[in-house]
Amino acid sequence: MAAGSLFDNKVSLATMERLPRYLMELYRLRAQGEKNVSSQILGEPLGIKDTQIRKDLSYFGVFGKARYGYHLDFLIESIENILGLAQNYTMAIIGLGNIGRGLTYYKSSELEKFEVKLLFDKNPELINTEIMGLVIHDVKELKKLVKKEKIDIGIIATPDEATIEIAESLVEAGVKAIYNFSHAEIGEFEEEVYIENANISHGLFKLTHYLNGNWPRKY
Amino acid sequence: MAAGSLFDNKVSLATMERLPRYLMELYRLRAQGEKNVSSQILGEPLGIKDTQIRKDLSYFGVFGKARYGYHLDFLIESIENILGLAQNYTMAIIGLGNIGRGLTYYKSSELEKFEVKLLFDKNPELINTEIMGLVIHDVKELKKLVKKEKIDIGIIATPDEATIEIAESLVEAGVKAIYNFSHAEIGEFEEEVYIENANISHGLFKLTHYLNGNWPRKY
DNA sequence: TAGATTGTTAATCGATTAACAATC
DNA sequence: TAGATTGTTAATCGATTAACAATC
Repeated sequence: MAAGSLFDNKVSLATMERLPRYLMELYRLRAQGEKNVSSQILGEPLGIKDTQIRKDLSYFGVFGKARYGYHLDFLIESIENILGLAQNYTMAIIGLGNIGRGLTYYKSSELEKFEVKLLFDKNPELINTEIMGLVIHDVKELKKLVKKEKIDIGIIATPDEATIEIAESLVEAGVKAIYNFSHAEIGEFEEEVYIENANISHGLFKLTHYLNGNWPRKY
Repeated sequence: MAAGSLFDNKVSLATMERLPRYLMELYRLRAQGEKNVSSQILGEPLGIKDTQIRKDLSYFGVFGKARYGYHLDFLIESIENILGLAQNYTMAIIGLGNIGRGLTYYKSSELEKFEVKLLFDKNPELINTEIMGLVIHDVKELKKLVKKEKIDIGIIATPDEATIEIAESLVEAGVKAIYNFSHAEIGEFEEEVYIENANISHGLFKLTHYLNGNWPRKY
């Protein structure tokens, strides 16, 4: 059975958010030459209990061996499969301000699977200029081009006012996953789309909240 | 009583993460000319139940009026106070790659309170060049300069290998809050520091996970 | 074998929500 | 007043963890 292909849907969002953290730590362990890992060793640097990890993995039918733990390569492959990292994805970035520009350049070893294929902006001064060999298209062309190129993931980095409209266009063009970096939250859609809202200032507000002594506990 | 200054520490991380979302929605309502808002109206676009909102606010002693709801200006001011947005903050950005560069330029109406004061990199080609009128310093100068300028928030956008070391230097220089955009997670410190790990690829992995049909439910 | 580590069950812990009296 | 909306209590729901038999 391919890991992750069959499982009941009692898997929580919390579990889902831990998987990438496991994966990153596993990459590190592999780079150190480890061949296997126990749930305790994996969890320690992440501040996650061993039982939690075993439970998370069991949801997906990913098991280790008593006395030995988990085979590192197998575990990495399993989590990559669960997260859908066995294949490549195409992305369109909308809004080539500072964040959009930063994201366009953004690359890393794990991100080779994500290819930025289309760029859009509505600023006439940017349209038809290039970033990394990619032409910035007029946002008016969005629906047509996104559909044509069968883009998987839309990344929104526009000003707040434009967010919802852009999201709607993306969905109409067949995009099923949106990563939203604007300050405007995108709500529910009738269509089956997954939206990840990633407002960078939210993180800053957590920091300032902490700095004001309002949070005596560590998270 | 200043909102947020006195409260027991049963406030959950979940509550804390909703506050910025409330705030953003409240700004929008204010821009529309609203003067008051009920918990139901506030929660609807966010997909949050009215009882949840009233409970969250009650932790901080922020109350509304029956039949009327919450006075918009008062509610905004209260949440701003809770989140520590009544004052300004200074930031240092370490790592002027694409993300670091994007963050340096990153501004918005709500972010006027955050002033980028210092930039650091270890690349000799970048050192002593300028971004937005700010000199990029050698990362070797970090401890000295950060201490001298009494920086509040450190933003890490370096390659993974450098992350922990940079974090330690920041803490030694007296920084109490770190926003970490690298792929390497920063764990616990002995000192009282709050660390927000904001690995951008984690969000991408959620999208790919969804795209693989592994997540039948909407979140 | 001995004992380290597993997967799972049951208990605990914590967060959300329904219910409702109070009140503007 | 009438009834919309509050703040809070109690019930529910869900996620984490402790306990432990199985096993490599």
